Amino acid sequence: MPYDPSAFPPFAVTVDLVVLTVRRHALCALAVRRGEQPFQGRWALPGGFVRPDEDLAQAAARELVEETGLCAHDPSAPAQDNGAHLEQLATYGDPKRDPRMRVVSVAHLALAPDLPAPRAGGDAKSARWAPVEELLQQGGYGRDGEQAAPLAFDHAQILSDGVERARSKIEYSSLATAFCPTEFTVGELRRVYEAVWGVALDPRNFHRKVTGTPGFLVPTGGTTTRQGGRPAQLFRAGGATLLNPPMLRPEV
Amino acid sequence: MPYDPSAFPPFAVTVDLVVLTVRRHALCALAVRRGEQPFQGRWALPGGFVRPDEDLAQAAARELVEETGLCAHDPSAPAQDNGAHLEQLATYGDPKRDPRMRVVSVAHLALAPDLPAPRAGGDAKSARWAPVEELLQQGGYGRDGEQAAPLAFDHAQILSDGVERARSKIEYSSLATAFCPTEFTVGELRRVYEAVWGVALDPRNFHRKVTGTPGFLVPTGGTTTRQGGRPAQLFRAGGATLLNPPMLRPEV
DNA sequence: GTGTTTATCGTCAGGCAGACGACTATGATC
DNA sequence: GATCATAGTCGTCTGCCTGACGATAAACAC
Repeated sequence: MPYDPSAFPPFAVTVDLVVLTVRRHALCALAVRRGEQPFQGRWALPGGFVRPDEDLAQAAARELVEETGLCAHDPSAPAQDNGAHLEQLATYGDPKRDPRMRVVSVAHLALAPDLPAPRAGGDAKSARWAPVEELLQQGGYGRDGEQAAPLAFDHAQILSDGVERARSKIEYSSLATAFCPTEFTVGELRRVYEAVWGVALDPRNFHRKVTGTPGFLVPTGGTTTRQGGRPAQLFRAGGATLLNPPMLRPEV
Repeated sequence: MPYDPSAFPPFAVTVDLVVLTVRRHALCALAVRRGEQPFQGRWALPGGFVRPDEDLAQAAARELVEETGLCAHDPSAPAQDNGAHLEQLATYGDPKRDPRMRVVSVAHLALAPDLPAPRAGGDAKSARWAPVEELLQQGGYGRDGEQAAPLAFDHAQILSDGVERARSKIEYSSLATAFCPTEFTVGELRRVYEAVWGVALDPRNFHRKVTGTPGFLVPTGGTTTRQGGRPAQLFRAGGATLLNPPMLRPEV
């Protein structure tokens, strides 16, 4: 405990973002291509330095706006506009995680509805949504036949932890609605669960569960037919944040 | 993303520890008295700087040994000796959380069985186990009639987050056994749940639940009567880490 | 109209939790 | 030694929730 404030070892502190969304029935994460060494040309998670006057959450929110244009809303604030959900994930500080210097990275998890094409400082080709399965597999080839090199730094580990957090958190919270637009149908919400968990769910039991949980969904009165088939009721996310009893993820 | 590695803003990085145990039917945390400014004389969570060659988990384990003599075991390693459970909790980085300089603190959560008196560099009076309820209440007086000043820095927030993590984690994991000695009875385990949650549980239903969950408890064959009453079977923690279905925390 | 797709309502059986009765095995007290 | 207090352990019963799955409804494509 007794320490000399003038002799502390200096660290660089960054925030890295795991931004997840659901596109084409697949859980996708935002990846940016690195322009410099080390790991030049490799895909990485978006992130950057925390500024001297910034809180960690502020830094993460700023990076999120810079990368996606999404306005993060605080989890403690009431449900809002089309802002993404943003929460702290974990902190990574292995001495060798960045070969240049000692960097401690506070990773954050953001959940967003399906978005238009990502932007990365105007350079569209240096940022993309990629299925997490593709980003996490070692070797092999991605959808475009592009070599799927592992993510830079320890970002595969960070992404993996973020995905696991999202998978478990939609079990006992209403967070799955963060992947949906403001108004959505029960079927769209079910497809979110199916994409995040990678399983098929019974539409009838799912419907019973989500409509029977008080505060989870609020009907807006409208209907839509954008999925084909019988028109579905439109809902908005209710005020409830915790699901009790939770949504059960199928075994095995 | 484009940044100048030679121009990053320097931060101090520390680890702070929320060390929890159950004593006399109460959830207690380890607190140390601060010897210097700021917050001189106030109680705080144990912690210290991360060294240049240390991982975050290593730094937390080192601090834990220094403060309690406990040997932390990695959650990924198999169940071991009398080591405490140690996991990362969250990171706190408000620019003003330390008035001297910019400090980012990676808080860790440790769960330990009831221990002999704490030691703090040989000075027994500067470290103690205090009920979390006492440490978290603003104003008022502690057990010894001592003024219960709020914890230093943002440590009340950190402690509160750690307690909440522990409360929720014993629901769906076998982590409550980390509060018990190597061999323990069902009643002792129940009293851990009762102390951490602050509720009373039905001994019969609790017994049915924990003995009926495969892999949670392994009978050792011995019995004990240290609690008075009919001798109780002794158990050891089983290999299972996740409880499915979870232990349900009573409502309201 | 027929077929296809998706949404929604119902039914039924099994599992689990809460409430609680009953019995057992120790030590403490008279 | 009988009685009491204290804990531990085994059962029973009821209600709720889930998984499996049948049936109906409302749109579109042909």
